[in-house]
Amino acid sequence: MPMNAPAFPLEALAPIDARPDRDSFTISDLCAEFSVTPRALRFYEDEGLIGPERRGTARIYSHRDRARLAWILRGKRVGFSLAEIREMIDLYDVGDGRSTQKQFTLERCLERIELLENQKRDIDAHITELQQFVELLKSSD
Amino acid sequence: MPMNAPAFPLEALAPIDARPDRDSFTISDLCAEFSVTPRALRFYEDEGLIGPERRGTARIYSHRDRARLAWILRGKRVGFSLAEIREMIDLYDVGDGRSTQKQFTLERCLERIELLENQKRDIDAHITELQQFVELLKSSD
DNA sequence: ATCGAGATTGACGTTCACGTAAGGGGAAGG
DNA sequence: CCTTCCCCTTACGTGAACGTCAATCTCGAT
Repeated sequence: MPMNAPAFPLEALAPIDARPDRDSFTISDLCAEFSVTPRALRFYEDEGLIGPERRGTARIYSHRDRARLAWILRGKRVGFSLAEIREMIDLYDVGDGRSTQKQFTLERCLERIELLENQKRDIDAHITELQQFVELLKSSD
Repeated sequence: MPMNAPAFPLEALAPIDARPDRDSFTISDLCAEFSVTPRALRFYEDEGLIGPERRGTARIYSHRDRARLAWILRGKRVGFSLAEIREMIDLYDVGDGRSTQKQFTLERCLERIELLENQKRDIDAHITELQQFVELLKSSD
Protein backbone atom coordinates (compact mmCIF):
# COMPACT_ATOMS: atom_id res chain seq x y z
CA MET A 1 0.00 0.00 0.00
CA PRO A 2 2.90 2.30 0.10
CA MET A 3 3.29 3.68 -3.40
CA ASN A 4 0.79 6.35 -4.39
CA ALA A 5 -1.63 5.36 -1.67
CA PRO A 6 -5.07 6.91 -1.91
CA ALA A 7 -7.07 7.37 1.26
CA PHE A 8 -8.78 4.00 0.92
CA PRO A 9 -6.81 1.77 -1.41
CA LEU A 10 -8.76 -1.43 -0.83
CA GLU A 11 -12.09 -2.24 -2.39
CA ALA A 12 -14.29 -5.26 -2.27
CA LEU A 13 -13.61 -7.68 -5.09
CA ALA A 14 -16.27 -10.25 -5.81
CA PRO A 15 -14.79 -13.78 -5.79
CA ILE A 16 -14.40 -13.27 -9.58
CA ASP A 17 -17.14 -14.35 -11.98
CA ALA A 18 -16.36 -16.66 -14.84
CA ARG A 19 -17.17 -14.53 -17.93
CA PRO A 20 -17.81 -17.38 -20.38
CA ASP A 21 -18.85 -14.75 -22.90
CA ARG A 22 -15.26 -13.87 -23.67
CA ASP A 23 -12.57 -16.15 -24.97
CA SER A 24 -9.59 -13.95 -24.22
CA PHE A 25 -8.84 -10.49 -22.91
CA THR A 26 -6.75 -7.53 -23.93
CA ILE A 27 -4.63 -5.62 -21.50
CA SER A 28 -7.15 -2.80 -21.30
CA ASP A 29 -9.97 -5.28 -20.68
CA LEU A 30 -8.28 -6.47 -17.53
CA CYS A 31 -7.15 -3.01 -16.58
CA ALA A 32 -10.74 -1.79 -16.70
CA GLU A 33 -12.11 -4.81 -14.87
CA PHE A 34 -9.59 -4.81 -12.05
CA SER A 35 -8.80 -1.10 -11.87
CA VAL A 36 -5.11 -1.41 -12.56
CA THR A 37 -2.92 0.33 -15.12
CA PRO A 38 -1.27 -1.31 -18.13
CA ARG A 39 2.03 -0.35 -16.57
CA ALA A 40 1.22 -2.51 -13.55
CA LEU A 41 0.34 -5.55 -15.65
CA ARG A 42 3.51 -5.23 -17.70
CA PHE A 43 5.45 -4.86 -14.49
CA TYR A 44 3.94 -8.05 -13.10
CA GLU A 45 4.98 -9.75 -16.30
CA ASP A 46 8.54 -8.45 -15.99
CA GLU A 47 8.58 -9.84 -12.48
CA GLY A 48 7.47 -13.25 -13.71
CA LEU A 49 4.06 -13.22 -12.06
CA ILE A 50 2.09 -13.73 -15.25
CA GLY A 51 2.88 -14.66 -18.83
CA PRO A 52 0.17 -13.98 -21.39
CA GLU A 53 0.47 -15.13 -24.98
CA ARG A 54 1.29 -12.75 -27.76
CA ARG A 55 -0.46 -11.97 -30.99
CA GLY A 56 2.43 -10.26 -32.68
CA THR A 57 3.63 -8.05 -29.87
CA ALA A 58 0.25 -7.54 -28.22
CA ARG A 59 -0.59 -9.41 -25.04
CA ILE A 60 -3.48 -11.86 -25.05
CA TYR A 61 -4.75 -12.86 -21.63
CA SER A 62 -6.55 -16.19 -21.19
CA HIS A 63 -9.14 -17.03 -18.55
CA ARG A 64 -6.38 -18.64 -16.57
CA ASP A 65 -4.31 -15.47 -16.78
CA ARG A 66 -7.29 -13.47 -15.65
CA ALA A 67 -7.86 -15.73 -12.65
CA ARG A 68 -4.19 -15.54 -11.78
CA LEU A 69 -4.32 -11.77 -11.93
CA ALA A 70 -7.25 -11.74 -9.54
CA TRP A 71 -5.23 -13.95 -7.23
CA ILE A 72 -2.21 -11.67 -7.45
CA LEU A 73 -4.27 -8.61 -6.63
CA ARG A 74 -5.87 -10.29 -3.68
CA GLY A 75 -2.43 -11.29 -2.49
CA LYS A 76 -1.43 -7.66 -2.67
CA ARG A 77 -4.50 -6.58 -0.74
CA VAL A 78 -3.68 -8.93 2.10
CA GLY A 79 -0.22 -7.44 2.30
CA PHE A 80 2.12 -9.70 0.34
CA SER A 81 4.91 -8.23 -1.73
CA LEU A 82 5.19 -9.17 -5.39
CA ALA A 83 8.23 -11.27 -4.57
CA GLU A 84 6.24 -13.22 -2.00
CA ILE A 85 3.37 -13.67 -4.40
CA ARG A 86 5.67 -15.00 -7.07
CA GLU A 87 7.15 -17.37 -4.56
CA MET A 88 3.69 -18.70 -3.78
CA ILE A 89 2.90 -19.05 -7.47
CA ASP A 90 6.10 -21.02 -7.87
CA LEU A 91 5.03 -23.27 -5.01
CA TYR A 92 1.81 -24.04 -6.83
CA ASP A 93 3.72 -24.79 -9.99
CA VAL A 94 5.91 -27.48 -8.46
CA GLY A 95 2.92 -29.70 -7.72
CA ASP A 96 4.63 -32.43 -9.73
CA GLY A 97 7.98 -32.12 -7.97
CA ARG A 98 9.73 -34.67 -5.82
CA SER A 99 8.51 -35.68 -2.39
CA THR A 100 11.01 -33.56 -0.46
CA GLN A 101 10.04 -30.60 -2.60
CA LYS A 102 6.44 -31.33 -1.88
CA GLN A 103 7.16 -31.47 1.83
CA PHE A 104 8.89 -28.11 1.62
CA THR A 105 6.00 -26.61 -0.28
CA LEU A 106 3.56 -27.96 2.25
CA GLU A 107 5.43 -26.42 5.15
CA ARG A 108 5.58 -23.07 3.46
CA CYS A 109 1.85 -23.21 2.87
CA LEU A 110 1.17 -23.96 6.50
CA GLU A 111 3.41 -21.10 7.53
CA ARG A 112 1.49 -18.78 5.25
CA ILE A 113 -1.80 -19.93 6.67
CA GLU A 114 -0.63 -19.22 10.18
CA LEU A 115 0.61 -15.84 9.04
CA LEU A 116 -2.75 -14.97 7.59
CA GLU A 117 -4.54 -16.03 10.71
CA ASN A 118 -2.31 -13.79 12.81
CA GLN A 119 -3.20 -11.02 10.44
CA LYS A 120 -6.87 -11.72 10.93
CA ARG A 121 -6.37 -11.34 14.66
CA ASP A 122 -4.70 -7.98 14.10
CA ILE A 123 -7.56 -6.87 11.93
CA ASP A 124 -10.14 -7.98 14.47
CA ALA A 125 -8.31 -6.07 17.18
CA HIS A 126 -8.27 -2.99 14.99
CA ILE A 127 -11.95 -3.34 14.18
CA THR A 128 -13.08 -3.67 17.77
CA GLU A 129 -10.95 -0.71 18.74
CA LEU A 130 -12.49 1.41 16.02
CA GLN A 131 -15.98 0.26 17.01
CA GLN A 132 -15.36 1.24 20.61
CA PHE A 133 -14.26 4.66 19.44
CA VAL A 134 -17.37 4.95 17.29
CA GLU A 135 -19.53 4.16 20.30
CA LEU A 136 -17.69 6.78 22.30
CA LEU A 137 -18.33 9.33 19.58
CA LYS A 138 -22.01 8.46 19.38
CA SER A 139 -22.51 8.60 23.14
CA SER A 140 -20.81 11.99 23.59
CA ASP A 141 -23.58 14.11 22.08
CA MET B 1 5.20 -4.03 3.54
CA PRO B 2 7.47 -3.14 0.75
CA MET B 3 11.01 -2.25 1.85
CA ASN B 4 13.45 -5.00 2.69
CA ALA B 5 10.72 -7.60 3.04
CA PRO B 6 11.82 -10.85 4.62
CA ALA B 7 10.06 -14.04 3.63
CA PHE B 8 7.56 -13.78 6.49
CA PRO B 9 7.40 -10.20 7.71
CA LEU B 10 4.45 -10.55 10.03
CA GLU B 11 4.56 -12.10 13.45
CA ALA B 12 1.99 -12.54 16.15
CA LEU B 13 1.96 -9.73 18.64
CA ALA B 14 0.25 -10.40 21.95
CA PRO B 15 -2.38 -7.71 22.71
CA ILE B 16 0.44 -5.97 24.61
CA ASP B 17 0.96 -6.59 28.32
CA ALA B 18 1.02 -3.71 30.72
CA ARG B 19 4.57 -3.87 32.18
CA PRO B 20 3.86 -2.06 35.46
CA ASP B 21 7.42 -2.86 36.48
CA ARG B 22 8.81 -0.09 34.33
CA ASP B 23 8.03 3.59 34.56
CA SER B 24 9.46 4.66 31.22
CA PHE B 25 11.37 3.16 28.30
CA THR B 26 14.44 4.01 26.30
CA ILE B 27 14.52 3.79 22.55
CA SER B 28 16.41 0.51 22.63
CA ASP B 29 13.95 -0.93 25.14
CA LEU B 30 11.13 -0.50 22.67
CA CYS B 31 13.30 -1.54 19.75
CA ALA B 32 14.10 -4.82 21.45
CA GLU B 33 10.52 -5.41 22.54
CA PHE B 34 8.89 -4.71 19.18
CA SER B 35 11.71 -5.72 16.87
CA VAL B 36 12.11 -2.38 15.19
CA THR B 37 15.19 -0.24 14.67
CA PRO B 38 15.93 3.10 16.33
CA ARG B 39 15.89 4.59 12.87
CA ALA B 40 12.27 3.50 12.45
CA LEU B 41 11.17 5.06 15.76
CA ARG B 42 12.89 8.33 14.94
CA PHE B 43 11.28 8.25 11.55
CA TYR B 44 7.84 7.81 13.10
CA GLU B 45 8.61 10.78 15.28
CA ASP B 46 9.63 12.89 12.28
CA GLU B 47 6.33 11.94 10.70
CA GLY B 48 4.40 13.05 13.75
CA LEU B 49 3.19 9.61 14.79
CA ILE B 50 4.68 9.71 18.24
CA GLY B 51 6.28 12.34 20.46
CA PRO B 52 8.25 11.08 23.44
CA GLU B 53 9.62 13.41 26.09
CA ARG B 54 13.26 14.27 26.27
CA ARG B 55 15.78 13.99 29.04
CA GLY B 56 18.34 16.34 27.60
CA THR B 57 18.36 15.13 24.02
CA ALA B 58 17.54 11.50 24.75
CA ARG B 59 14.04 10.19 24.09
CA ILE B 60 11.98 8.93 27.02
CA TYR B 61 8.96 6.82 26.09
CA SER B 62 6.01 6.65 28.47
CA HIS B 63 3.54 3.77 28.78
CA ARG B 64 1.20 5.76 26.58
CA ASP B 65 3.92 6.13 23.96
CA ARG B 66 4.58 2.40 24.15
CA ALA B 67 0.91 1.59 23.64
CA ARG B 68 0.72 4.00 20.76
CA LEU B 69 3.73 2.35 19.16
CA ALA B 70 2.07 -1.04 19.43
CA TRP B 71 -0.98 0.45 17.79
CA ILE B 72 1.09 1.94 14.98
CA LEU B 73 2.83 -1.33 14.29
CA ARG B 74 -0.44 -3.23 14.20
CA GLY B 75 -1.77 -0.62 11.80
CA LYS B 76 1.21 -1.31 9.61
CA ARG B 77 0.66 -5.04 9.77
CA VAL B 78 -2.91 -4.67 8.59
CA GLY B 79 -1.69 -2.70 5.64
CA PHE B 80 -2.05 0.98 6.47
CA SER B 81 0.56 3.50 5.40
CA LEU B 82 2.14 5.75 7.98
CA ALA B 83 0.18 8.68 6.56
CA GLU B 84 -3.07 6.79 7.06
CA ILE B 85 -2.08 5.79 10.56
CA ARG B 86 -1.29 9.37 11.47
CA GLU B 87 -4.62 10.42 10.05
CA MET B 88 -6.37 7.93 12.32
CA ILE B 89 -4.38 9.13 15.30
CA ASP B 90 -5.47 12.66 14.50
CA LEU B 91 -9.06 11.49 14.35
CA TYR B 92 -8.75 10.08 17.85
CA ASP B 93 -7.25 13.32 19.06
CA VAL B 94 -10.17 15.49 17.94
CA GLY B 95 -12.58 13.72 20.26
CA ASP B 96 -13.36 17.13 21.72
CA GLY B 97 -13.98 18.84 18.38
CA ARG B 98 -17.19 20.32 17.09
CA SER B 99 -20.18 18.27 16.07
CA THR B 100 -19.56 18.47 12.33
CA GLN B 101 -15.98 17.39 12.94
CA LYS B 102 -17.25 14.53 15.04
CA GLN B 103 -19.60 13.50 12.28
CA PHE B 104 -16.73 13.51 9.82
CA THR B 105 -14.57 11.46 12.15
CA LEU B 106 -17.36 8.99 12.65
CA GLU B 107 -17.82 8.45 8.94
CA ARG B 108 -14.13 7.92 8.42
CA CYS B 109 -14.14 5.32 11.17
CA LEU B 110 -17.05 3.47 9.62
CA GLU B 111 -15.29 3.51 6.26
CA ARG B 112 -12.19 2.08 7.84
CA ILE B 113 -14.18 -0.65 9.53
CA GLU B 114 -15.74 -1.66 6.25
CA LEU B 115 -12.32 -1.63 4.65
CA LEU B 116 -10.95 -3.95 7.28
CA GLU B 117 -13.86 -6.31 6.89
CA ASN B 118 -13.27 -6.51 3.16
CA GLN B 119 -9.70 -7.32 3.95
CA LYS B 120 -10.79 -10.09 6.27
CA ARG B 121 -12.80 -11.57 3.44
CA ASP B 122 -9.75 -11.48 1.20
CA ILE B 123 -7.71 -13.20 3.85
CA ASP B 124 -10.33 -15.89 4.35
CA ALA B 125 -10.41 -16.53 0.62
CA HIS B 126 -6.64 -16.80 0.58
CA ILE B 127 -6.64 -19.16 3.52
CA THR B 128 -9.20 -21.54 2.09
CA GLU B 129 -7.37 -21.59 -1.20
CA LEU B 130 -4.11 -22.45 0.52
CA GLN B 131 -5.85 -25.12 2.57
CA GLN B 132 -7.28 -26.70 -0.56
CA PHE B 133 -3.82 -26.77 -2.04
CA VAL B 134 -2.46 -28.35 1.13
CA GLU B 135 -5.10 -31.07 0.90
CA LEU B 136 -4.17 -31.64 -2.72
CA LEU B 137 -0.53 -32.00 -1.75
CA LYS B 138 -1.33 -34.41 1.04
CA SER B 139 -3.59 -36.56 -1.10
CA SER B 140 -1.11 -36.90 -3.99
CA ASP B 141 1.25 -39.32 -2.24
C1' DA C 1 40.57 11.28 33.36
C1' DT C 2 39.27 8.28 29.97
C1' DC C 3 36.95 4.69 27.86
C1' DG C 4 33.32 2.22 25.74
C1' DA C 5 28.30 1.66 25.20
C1' DG C 6 24.56 3.69 23.66
C1' DA C 7 22.31 8.11 22.58
C1' DT C 8 21.83 12.01 19.14
C1' DT C 9 21.44 14.58 14.45
C1' DG C 10 22.27 15.10 9.57
C1' DA C 11 22.64 13.41 5.07
C1' DC C 12 22.88 10.32 1.41
C1' DG C 13 21.59 5.49 -0.33
C1' DT C 14 18.19 1.75 -1.27
C1' DT C 15 14.15 -1.17 -2.35
C1' DC C 16 9.51 -1.70 -3.97
C1' DA C 17 5.93 -0.81 -7.05
C1' DC C 18 4.90 1.37 -10.10
C1' DG C 19 4.37 6.61 -12.82
C1' DT C 20 5.58 9.08 -16.66
C1' DA C 21 7.32 10.68 -20.74
C1' DA C 22 9.32 9.59 -25.27
C1' DG C 23 9.22 7.23 -29.36
C1' DG C 24 7.27 3.78 -32.56
C1' DG C 25 4.16 -0.03 -34.85
C1' DG C 26 -0.25 -1.59 -36.81
C1' DA C 27 -5.17 -1.57 -37.92
C1' DA C 28 -9.44 1.08 -38.76
C1' DG C 29 -12.08 4.97 -40.27
C1' DG C 30 -12.87 9.24 -42.91
C1' DC D 1 -3.17 9.39 -47.13
C1' DC D 2 -3.76 11.12 -42.72
C1' DT D 3 -5.54 10.81 -38.27
C1' DT D 4 -7.03 8.26 -34.31
C1' DC D 5 -6.57 4.72 -31.21
C1' DC D 6 -4.59 1.11 -28.89
C1' DC D 7 -0.70 -1.47 -28.35
C1' DC D 8 4.40 -1.90 -27.62
C1' DT D 9 9.41 -1.03 -25.49
C1' DT D 10 13.00 1.65 -23.25
C1' DA D 11 14.27 4.41 -19.73
C1' DC D 12 14.39 7.66 -16.26
C1' DG D 13 11.60 9.56 -12.17
C1' DT D 14 9.04 9.10 -7.73
C1' DG D 15 7.06 8.38 -2.92
C1' DA D 16 7.11 5.52 1.10
C1' DA D 17 9.81 3.61 4.65
C1' DC D 18 13.37 3.03 6.24
C1' DG D 19 19.08 1.53 5.93
C1' DT D 20 23.56 3.11 6.48
C1' DC D 21 27.31 5.63 7.34
C1' DA D 22 29.61 9.67 9.72
C1' DA D 23 30.34 12.76 13.21
C1' DT D 24 29.30 14.02 17.69
C1' DC D 25 27.63 13.79 22.76
C1' DT D 26 26.99 11.99 27.25
C1' DC D 27 27.12 9.12 31.00
C1' DG D 28 28.35 5.52 34.10
C1' DA D 29 32.28 2.52 35.08
C1' DT D 30 37.18 1.64 35.58
